Amino acid sequence: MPATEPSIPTLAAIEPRPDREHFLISDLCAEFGVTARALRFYEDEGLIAPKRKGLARIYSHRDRARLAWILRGKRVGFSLAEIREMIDLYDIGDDRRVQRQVTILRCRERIEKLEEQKQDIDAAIDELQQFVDLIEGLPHSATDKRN
Amino acid sequence: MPATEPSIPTLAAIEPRPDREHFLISDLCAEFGVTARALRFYEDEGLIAPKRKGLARIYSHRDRARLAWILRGKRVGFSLAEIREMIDLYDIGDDRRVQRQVTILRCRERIEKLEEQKQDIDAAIDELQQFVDLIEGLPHSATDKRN
DNA sequence: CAGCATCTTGACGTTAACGTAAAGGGAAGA
DNA sequence: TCTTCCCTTTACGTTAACGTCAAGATGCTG
Repeated sequence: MPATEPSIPTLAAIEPRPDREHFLISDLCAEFGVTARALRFYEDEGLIAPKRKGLARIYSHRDRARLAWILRGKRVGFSLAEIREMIDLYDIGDDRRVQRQVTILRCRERIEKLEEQKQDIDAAIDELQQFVDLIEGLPHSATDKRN
Repeated sequence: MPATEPSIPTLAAIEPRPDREHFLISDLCAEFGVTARALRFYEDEGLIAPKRKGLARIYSHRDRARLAWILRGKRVGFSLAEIREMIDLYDIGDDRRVQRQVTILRCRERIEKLEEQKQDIDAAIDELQQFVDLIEGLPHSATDKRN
């Protein structure tokens, strides 16, 4: 059986870039607003692994999507170690039965944690909103749902 | 005009504790699962300021609620500096007109940031869920809303 | 009074996530 | 060829948020 590129999902839904075949470090830095130092650091930490053309790093579309995932992970408060763990889970797209169960479990744990975080955020928003209302002198405006 | 306790809102909606008049550091440590070192650190950083009985710290109900706020702030990814800033906003419950506008603005900024975080979290949950579905071999189950 | 628990204040150590030089390679244009 | 960019590695510095002793005060209890 020839290796027909396993077609693993790309991670992260970001704007595609069919115009470019690959990216330089400066491209990604500009696009995502991070420093080259940070990208190299993520590489040292095993979070991303671009190919090389000589010494220069060449980032593929998958690398780019992976970076997007990393940065979002950071925004929602995960450490790089946690993010790497999650990424590793993705990369075990193979057959071992037991590993698959573990992977699923970990994912579910993550999801639960994220749900809890959402609740904390909602609570925080609520309180800030109440405070704003109060300071504006409004008569207590019951938590307005403008969602 | 005698100082009739300004009646500033207590922050954070947590289980009240009418049974106790105040708390020791070990009480709060046990209740919130943090170390005494952390509480003292928050104090050094100006996040909380319990009274003293001799040397020992005596935490009021407001101190307790404030701690709850601090910890939630941490859970949603704010730095202690950011949290202090938000707390400081609360404490400007006075009259200066201009300051009020600034306070409100800051609060709104915070709220916006939190909303963005929620979106990131939702996206992360979505992807994790999709991955779980995929690894479970389900046929792509359109993002099931079991909410 | 001795011992123990619980508090306190230093003060130095640690980890994560980069920042910040320093020193140099390689290609492209004047 | 010289200069200019953009890339590289190596390595020490920094900040946040505590951890971890060390050494001492205070108060209850046997």
